[in-house]
Amino acid sequence: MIANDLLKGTLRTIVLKLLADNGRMYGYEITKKVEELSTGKIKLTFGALYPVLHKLEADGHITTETEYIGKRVRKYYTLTETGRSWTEQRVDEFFDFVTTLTYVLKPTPA
Amino acid sequence: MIANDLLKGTLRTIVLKLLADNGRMYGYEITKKVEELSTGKIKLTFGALYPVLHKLEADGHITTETEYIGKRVRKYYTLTETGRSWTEQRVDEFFDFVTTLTYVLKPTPA
DNA sequence: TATTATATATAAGTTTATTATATATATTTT
DNA sequence: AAAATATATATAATAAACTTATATATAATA
Repeated sequence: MIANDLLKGTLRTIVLKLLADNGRMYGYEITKKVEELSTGKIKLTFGALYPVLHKLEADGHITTETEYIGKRVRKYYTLTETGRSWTEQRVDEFFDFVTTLTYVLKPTPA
Repeated sequence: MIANDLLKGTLRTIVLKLLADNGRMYGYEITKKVEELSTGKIKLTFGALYPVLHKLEADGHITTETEYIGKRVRKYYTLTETGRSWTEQRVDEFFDFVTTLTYVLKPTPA
């Protein structure tokens, strides 16, 4: 498992990127996909995921559609246009961040 | 500048690694070194740095010595033995985290 | 003399995530 | 058939981490 304090600040980016790659998804599906892609090392909790999804919706980055699978409700999330371009920025920013932090964390002088 | 929410959770690791590479350092020096190594992209604020240093000290990862440069006080921080081995772990953990998150953030299917 | 750089530190407030809890249906195992 | 597990969303209380604001003081430079 990934030390969870490192994950802080990346949760939103993860969610956005998954929606960008997979089209519409629902909450439970997102957690399963993250687990799969990270070979079990990242597990999103619902207590963290839903507030993020609701915030993204409030900020206009995603929209929702509710569907019924039998009697069970399922809420699909889809990126808006602004959400899509914002996702690109956030992902680029993450890799910039890694490059920059590597300058700091790689050196090991004599 | 690096988006600061991404930096969350890495601050401690940055401080530890700098101390591991440079021997004893004082707070102000640490902020300057981070700025230098990151080519100006990461700027630690004191409000974030000092609580981290105090916590590391309380946890036994670093020790302090106070010196006077003229009339001005300067507080040097040095890694303890446990602090040193913990630093290695934290840095490794960071790069593991990057590898894992890359699995999630890199894919872009049709 | 005024400004900037050096130097440490705390407190209030905000954001973000964790843990606990609530609710309910569908499927699989015993 | 009953029990357990998986599917599915959501909120509330709490805790952790960081930001912003503030306080204090000396040294060097313009």
